[in-house]
Amino acid sequence: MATTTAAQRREEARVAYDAFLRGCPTNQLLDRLSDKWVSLVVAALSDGPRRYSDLRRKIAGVSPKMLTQTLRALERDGILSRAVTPSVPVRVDYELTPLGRSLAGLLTAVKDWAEEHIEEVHAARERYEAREARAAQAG
Amino acid sequence: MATTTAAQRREEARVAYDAFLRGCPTNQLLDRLSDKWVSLVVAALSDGPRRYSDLRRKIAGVSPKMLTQTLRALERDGILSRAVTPSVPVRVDYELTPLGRSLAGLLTAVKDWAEEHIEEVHAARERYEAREARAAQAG
DNA sequence: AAGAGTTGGTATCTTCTGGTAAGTAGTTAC
DNA sequence: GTAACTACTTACCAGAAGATACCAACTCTT
Repeated sequence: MATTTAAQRREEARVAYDAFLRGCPTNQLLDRLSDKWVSLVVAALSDGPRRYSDLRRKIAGVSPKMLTQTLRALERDGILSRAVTPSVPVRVDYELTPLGRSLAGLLTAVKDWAEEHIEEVHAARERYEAREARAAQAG
Repeated sequence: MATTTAAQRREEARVAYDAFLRGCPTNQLLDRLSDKWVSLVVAALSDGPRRYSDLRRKIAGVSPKMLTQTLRALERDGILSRAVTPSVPVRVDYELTPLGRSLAGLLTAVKDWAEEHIEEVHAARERYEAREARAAQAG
């Protein structure tokens, strides 16, 4: 009976779509979304389509490998579309789909939160370091 | 020196802390927030304080190493607080700070988005796979 | 006609991160 | 004496991320 119960629990978990459950497709999707490059790419595309090298310039520090990898994954998941114009040289435009635009608001909100609250976080870090130093001295 | 409006000061701050710039503190903070375990921990704490083993149970699949690492990082950044009760056995409670609560809404929104749109993403993936297969056959 | 520049990427190598599994401390119950 | 409980810590290793070099096709410059 134990085997059946475990299998049933797994099956129920898949149906429930709970991001807290390991192996749940939603958990995997959250993993994909929780990515620095994903946030930046989606934020960069949130005010209109951009070309590959345009994104490379906008998102400082992204390597071509990670940019391609991220763009491919997001295209696969229907969050952005890739349009190739066979001009010379070839031109590739990336644009958010409606699904992607519905996500963009959330991810740019997180990015904006980071920009707004960085000072508070910085202050908290200094308090933490100071506390750590005192604890090390005392202990 | 002309008086600067709040809007102007905000604009300056936004330019100074641009998450798109590599090495910028905001970029680093976004990197920290763009983490699967961070999203899940903050979401799990969004409806009240929880203990370590409570979080471990709630967030299926998290290893003690990553849970501790994530909690420490978030405590350091002032997003949650850690309260040790020296009972036997010892008891540790984690709770979101006001700063953490202001973030929780955003991160749970992303989590909820994942739960809501997983089917659309799944459908997009199947379309992508089918297109890929056709392209491989044609080419 | 040779060389530089542009675009949108691969290929390769190194570094680093995260999962697994085991161990630790301090106490208490059996 | 040993097992259990809580909240971790540590060692190890596969795999992912990141830096860097390179590529093909074409145009523009000299």
